[in-house]
Amino acid sequence: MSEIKIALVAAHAREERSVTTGTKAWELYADDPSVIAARIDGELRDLAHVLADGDEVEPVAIDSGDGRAILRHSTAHVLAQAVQQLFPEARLGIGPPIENGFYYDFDVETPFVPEDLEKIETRMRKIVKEGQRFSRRAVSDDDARDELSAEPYKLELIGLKGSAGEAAEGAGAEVGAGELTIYDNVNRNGDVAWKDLCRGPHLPTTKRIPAFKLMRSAAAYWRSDEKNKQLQRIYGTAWESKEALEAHLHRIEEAERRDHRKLGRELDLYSFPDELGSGLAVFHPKGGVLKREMEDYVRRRHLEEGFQYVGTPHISKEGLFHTSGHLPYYADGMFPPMEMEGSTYYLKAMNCPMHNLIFRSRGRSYRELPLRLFEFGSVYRNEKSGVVHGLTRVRGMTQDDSHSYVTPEQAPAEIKHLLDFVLGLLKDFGLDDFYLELSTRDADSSKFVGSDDDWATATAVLEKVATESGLELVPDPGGAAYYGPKISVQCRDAIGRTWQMSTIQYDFNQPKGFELEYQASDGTRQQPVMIHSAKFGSIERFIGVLVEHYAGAFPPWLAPVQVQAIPIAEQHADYLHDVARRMRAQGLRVEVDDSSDRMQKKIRNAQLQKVPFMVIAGNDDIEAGAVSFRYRDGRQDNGVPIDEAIARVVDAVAARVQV
RNA sequence: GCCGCCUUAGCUCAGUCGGUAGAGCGUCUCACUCGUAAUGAGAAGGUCGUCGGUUCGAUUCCGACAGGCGGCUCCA
Repeated sequence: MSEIKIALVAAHAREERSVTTGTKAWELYADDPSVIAARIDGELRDLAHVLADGDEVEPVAIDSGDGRAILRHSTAHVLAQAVQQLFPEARLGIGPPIENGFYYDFDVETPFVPEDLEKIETRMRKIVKEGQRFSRRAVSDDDARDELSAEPYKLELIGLKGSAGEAAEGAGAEVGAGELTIYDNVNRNGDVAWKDLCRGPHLPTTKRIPAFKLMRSAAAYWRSDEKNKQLQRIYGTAWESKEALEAHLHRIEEAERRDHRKLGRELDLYSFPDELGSGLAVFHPKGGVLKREMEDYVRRRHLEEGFQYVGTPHISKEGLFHTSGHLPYYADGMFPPMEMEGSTYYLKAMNCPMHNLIFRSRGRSYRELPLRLFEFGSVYRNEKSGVVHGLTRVRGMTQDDSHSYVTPEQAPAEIKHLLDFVLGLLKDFGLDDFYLELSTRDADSSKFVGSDDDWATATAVLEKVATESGLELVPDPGGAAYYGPKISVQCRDAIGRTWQMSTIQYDFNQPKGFELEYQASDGTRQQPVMIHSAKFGSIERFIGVLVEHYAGAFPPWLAPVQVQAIPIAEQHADYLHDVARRMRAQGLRVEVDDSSDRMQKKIRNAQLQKVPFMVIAGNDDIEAGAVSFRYRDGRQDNGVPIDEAIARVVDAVAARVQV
């Protein structure tokens, strides 16, 4: 029996070893049950993979990123097998691993209901118990077609082989660029229980699935295209241990506690009255404080950054949106038109056309550029009923919208200026979990206007500035506005969904449509470039993300109530009313709880309202001319002289620190 | 917009196999005046999302609509 040489590679070590020809990867790791696959010469392989001379072999542990993906993908196969056992008519779509879990799509006559998921999960546990082996074999395209003749979606994927870029998200898990492979699930008695077209790799056996749970079912379009049939998707999660699964479920519960829709009700910030209609919010006094603090902040900052505050109406005759070019592209996204006095009016879905009218209201000189206009623009968008979501996806919103009119030469500096502005703002609000996205046009020219050269220039300018920021930059081909490319800031909410916040867009098209001009130094008339930018994006959405970011426990400068004063007993209330008056004189938001509750109850209430400072006074404090602090984390600081107490809160507000 | 699920008091939720409903918290009243996360007692509060159908009778069954939740698609 001949020998081959391989290298065992681990995190900090490398070991050469001779093994017998025909040795399989699992034999190297037989003593380590956490190893479920191997990375061989950079490729993920099954443990049943036969080693070749010169192979570099690295173990893949089940609790690593790759390991979890393999576990989840294998669990998806178990799911599909269970579904086809219980619903023999179900046709298979795709079943990839995703962040924190997996899904599998099925074409079934009747959508799954929650009771179905329970049955499926029970059947899956049976399959796991059976310890079926995942067995890989290569097949020719024709053989694959033959074997999978009953699976029309798999046949479609085989047809797509090699054009993986065209395939739907996740389809890469089924069909790679190379040879086709089928994984058989083999029972202990040797029977093939089930099989699926798949590039693998997989766990050695179904028994190696330590913990999983089906989460929900939902419809999803085949290959992510609205024009295709909807399949029924089942989502699940799988983990390396029961503890890890529990921890994951616990994280989901924690996230639900931060949900801005729930906190908005509990903290009395805002609501969504049915009477108004879907996606239309009202801000209550406490939410109003938050909104006003943000508006005050961003208005002041815009003025500091050279913007001029303007104002425009909520509706316009339709001609304006033809001039801007919006109507042909976005009529569906706007509220239906209104007729009056022979004219057709639209609620505005964007502010730029109106700012263009301000620019055009008189002749402009190059000396005025960059000309920067800014306002809080209320816009209305006909968001589809299924997408409206709390404050983060609404039908009526306020943008802190600005337009910088610049010469083409000034554009790069202005974009950098805007990006710096935006990043400073995010920092002041304490947001740090975000990345940049560069939205460009794609091959579908019907969605975009303008010349290739203009697009190339605009995209290059944005990309350069975005790259220089050093932040994570994610490409978004096809995501541009019809008039130009954009940089956007994407923030994550409590449950991991990302939302577009700040945007910076380079627009060479609208100046053309509006025939915007300035007189250059040489006396000629030139067309400016306009740069759209929203710093918060939508005030509503920003508030939603902010509420989740802080879980409602805002830093003092944003807290609707900064100080809750609590008398030990009724006779101490007057003293605190006096302290409160002095605090209000310093611009602080203070409330005195002089209700008939006991002080313990008042503390509990203030705690639940997440008020940053509780100021408590009883006989001891009054005698000392002091108050006692209690903070949100339960810390106390007793006998603080009144002046010092006030200064302490004032300082925390001014410094915008979290406490 | 599509698929599934959901809608009972201000909030969170029980309940009625078809005979018009309950709890806790909150609110109001009274008593208690208290030193760091819930004092006690009492009271008020609901045409059971809306409209239509079946039925002697509908909160309960069926349908439509509205609103919500989770996905998908979309997001200037």
